[in-house]
Amino acid sequence: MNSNKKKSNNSFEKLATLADVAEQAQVSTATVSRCLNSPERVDPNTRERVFKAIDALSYTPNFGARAMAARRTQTVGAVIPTMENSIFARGIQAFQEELSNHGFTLLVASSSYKPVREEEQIKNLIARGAEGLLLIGYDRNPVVYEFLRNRKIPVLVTWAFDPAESRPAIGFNNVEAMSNLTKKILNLGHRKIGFITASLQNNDRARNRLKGIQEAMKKADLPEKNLQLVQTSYSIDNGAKAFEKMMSGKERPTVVIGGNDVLAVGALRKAKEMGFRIPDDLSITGFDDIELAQVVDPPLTTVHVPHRRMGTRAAQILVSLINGEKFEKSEKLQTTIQFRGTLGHAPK
Amino acid sequence: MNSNKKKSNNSFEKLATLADVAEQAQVSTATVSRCLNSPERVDPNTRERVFKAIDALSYTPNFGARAMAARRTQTVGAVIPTMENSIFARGIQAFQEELSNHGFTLLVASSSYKPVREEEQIKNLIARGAEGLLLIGYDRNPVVYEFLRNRKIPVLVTWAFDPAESRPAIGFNNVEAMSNLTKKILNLGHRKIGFITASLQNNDRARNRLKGIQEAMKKADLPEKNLQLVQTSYSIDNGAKAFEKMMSGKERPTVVIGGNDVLAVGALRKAKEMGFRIPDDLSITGFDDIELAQVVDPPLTTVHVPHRRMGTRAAQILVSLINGEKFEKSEKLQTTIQFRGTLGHAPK
DNA sequence: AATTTTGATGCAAGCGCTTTCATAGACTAG
DNA sequence: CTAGTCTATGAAAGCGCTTGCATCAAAATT
Repeated sequence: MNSNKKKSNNSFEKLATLADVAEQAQVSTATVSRCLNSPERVDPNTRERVFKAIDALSYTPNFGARAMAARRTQTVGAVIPTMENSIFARGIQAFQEELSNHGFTLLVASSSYKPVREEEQIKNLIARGAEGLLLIGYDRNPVVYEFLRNRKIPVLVTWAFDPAESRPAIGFNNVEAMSNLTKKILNLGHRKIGFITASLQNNDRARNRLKGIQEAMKKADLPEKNLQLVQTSYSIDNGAKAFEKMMSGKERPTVVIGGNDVLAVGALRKAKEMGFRIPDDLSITGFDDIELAQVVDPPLTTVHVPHRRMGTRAAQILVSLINGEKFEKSEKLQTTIQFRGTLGHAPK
Repeated sequence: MNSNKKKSNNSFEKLATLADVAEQAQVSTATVSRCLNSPERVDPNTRERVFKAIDALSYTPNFGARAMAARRTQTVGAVIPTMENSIFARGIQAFQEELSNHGFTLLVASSSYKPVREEEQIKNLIARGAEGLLLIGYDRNPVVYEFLRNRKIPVLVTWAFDPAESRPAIGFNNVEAMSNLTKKILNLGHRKIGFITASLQNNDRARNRLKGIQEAMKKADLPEKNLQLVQTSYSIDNGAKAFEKMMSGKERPTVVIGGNDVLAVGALRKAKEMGFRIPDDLSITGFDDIELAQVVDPPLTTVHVPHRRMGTRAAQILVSLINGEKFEKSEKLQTTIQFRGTLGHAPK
C-alpha cells in the first residue's frame, strides 16, 4: 500500500472529519474550524479551498464534538405533555421560530402527561446539551427543580401563570380565566355545572381551572354539590365517555365545561349522539381555542389563549435567561372568551 | 488554597464529570463508565459506592462525549412536514414508542413543507448523530440522497409506497388509494370533480393522489376538464378559501375531494357557511382519517390510513436497517375508505 | 530604513467519555 | 505447590472539534 496516513480521500470507509477536510485543503484544522465558525477571519482564497474540500468530502461537523470543545450548544429543550393533539403545537411552533431567530435550535420531547417520563426526558435533553428548558406548568417533583438548579440550567414555566409562584413563567392565570368563563355561564342562568377535567394530580393547570370554577360559584352562593366532576385523560373519546357518565346521573348539569377543547369536543359529539340540542338543551364550553373548536358544529365557545404570542415571548425570555440576564418578574398573558355557538341560556 | 486538583466536591462552579464521580468514589473513570454501561461487570460494593457518588454530585453523562467515544448514539431522526396539525402525530407517536422498545431515542424536526428547510434539518439530525432517518415521501433533491448514501445513513421513506421506486419504504400506495375512492365517487353518479390539493411540487404524495383521481376518471371515460384543481397549502383556512374559489366558477363540481382531512374540513366548513347541504347538494371527502374527521358535522368520509401500524413497523424496519440487515422489499399497507356522512349521490 | 501593527495561519491542549490492554489478586485444577 | 483461569480494576489512547497562544509575513507608521 501507499502512505500509512489516512486512507485515500476518495473512498468512504470512514466519515470525513475536520482533519480530513484540513488535509484535503492543505490547511490546519484550526483554519477549517474558523471557516465554519467565523469565516470573516480567514483569507477568501483559503476559505474557498476549504469549502471546496468540505463539499468534496460531504463533510458535516459532528455536533457532539463541537459541543464538547466549544462548551456550548445553542440548543434549548422543551418537554410538552403530548404531541398527539394540537394543544401545544401552535405555541411550540412560534417558540421554535423565535428561537431560530436567535440562533438556537429546539429539541422537543413529550411526556405523555407522566411525571416519570417527564423527568427522563428532562435528563435526556440536558444530556444532549440543552442550555435552557421550557416546561409546561409548575407542578413537578422538587428534586427535579433542585437538580436543574444544581446544573444551572435556566427553566421557564409556561402555559400557566400563578402569582403565588416565584419561578420565571410566562402564561395565563388559569384560575382567573376559568373564573371569568364561569361568571358568564352563571349570568346565563346555569346553576348546575359539570366539569370534565384531566387528572388533577400533578397538574396545577387542571387544579387551577377547577379552582376558578369553584371561586365563581362561591361568589354566586352556589353550593359545592352543584358542581359535578369527572376526571379522565385528554382525548376526544375520553371526553365523550366522561360526558356519558356525567349525564347518566339524575342530577344532570345544564352546562358542561371541558377542561380543554379536546375533552369539550368529545362531549359535544356524544351530546349530539344522545340527542341533545346544543345550546338549547345543554351548553358546552372548552379551553385553549385550538383549530378543532372552529370546525365542530356548532362551533365551540371556548377560552382563547394567545398561543403564538406566548411561544414567541417564551423564546425571548429563555434566551435572555441563558445569556445570564436577570428576569425580573413573570409575565401574565390575557385570555379572552371566544363566544361561538355552544353556550346559551340555561333551559327552563 | 489547598490542593491544585479539581475544586472541592461540594461547590458547583463546574458541572460534575465522570472524573469527579470517579474521584469521589475512589475508583477510576473506567469503572464509573462500566457502572453506567455494563453494571454487571463491576463488583456490587464498588457499584454502590459509584452510584452514591453519582447521586451526590447530580451527575448526568454528557451525551456528546459519550457519542464521540462510543461512536454510536442509539438515536434516529425523523423529519416531518409539520407538527401543527395531527396528520403525522399518531404515526410518529407509534414510531417513537416502538423505537424506545429497541433502546433508541427519536429526534423529530419539521420542515414546514419546505425542501430547503428539510435539507437543513436532515443535516442537523445527522450532526446530532442520528444513525438512521425517517422521511416522509420520496420526493427530494437527489443530492440529499447522495449525501446520505455517502454517510452510510439508512433512510426509510414512509407515508408513501411506490412500486416504481426502489428505496426502502413503508406506506400506502397513494395512486391506488385515491383511485379507489374516486371509483366509489363515480359510482355514485358524480361527473364533475373538484380536487383541493397541496402544492404538487416536491410532493409525490399529492401528485400521486391526483394521478389516482385521473386514472379512475380515465377508466370511466371522463374528460380531463371534468376535474377542477386548486392548489394551496395545508390548513383549514386555506381549505375554506380554496373551496370558495372553486365554487365561484360556473362549472361547479358535485363533489370536492380534499387532498387531506385538513383541507377537506376547511372546505366543509365553508360549504356549510355558503348554504350547501352536505351531502345532498354536494359531497366532500378527505384523506388520512385523523381525529378531526370524526368530530365535524356531518362526519367526514375519508381514506383511512393505518397510522399506528405504519409507525410501529417503520421503527422495526429502521432499526434492522441500522443494524446492517438487508431490507428485501418495501412494504405496502392497505388503506380503506371510511364512509361517514359527507359522501352521497350526485344531485340531479 | 527601522519599528510597530495587523492579519492569516498553525500548534497543541484539552472538552468528557469509552474501550483496549495490562495487571494483580483470588481461585481452580493437576 | 505451581501453573493456569477468572474477575475486578486501572492506565491511557483516542473520538472530532475549538481556541489561546505563538509565529511569520506583509502593511502601516515613524
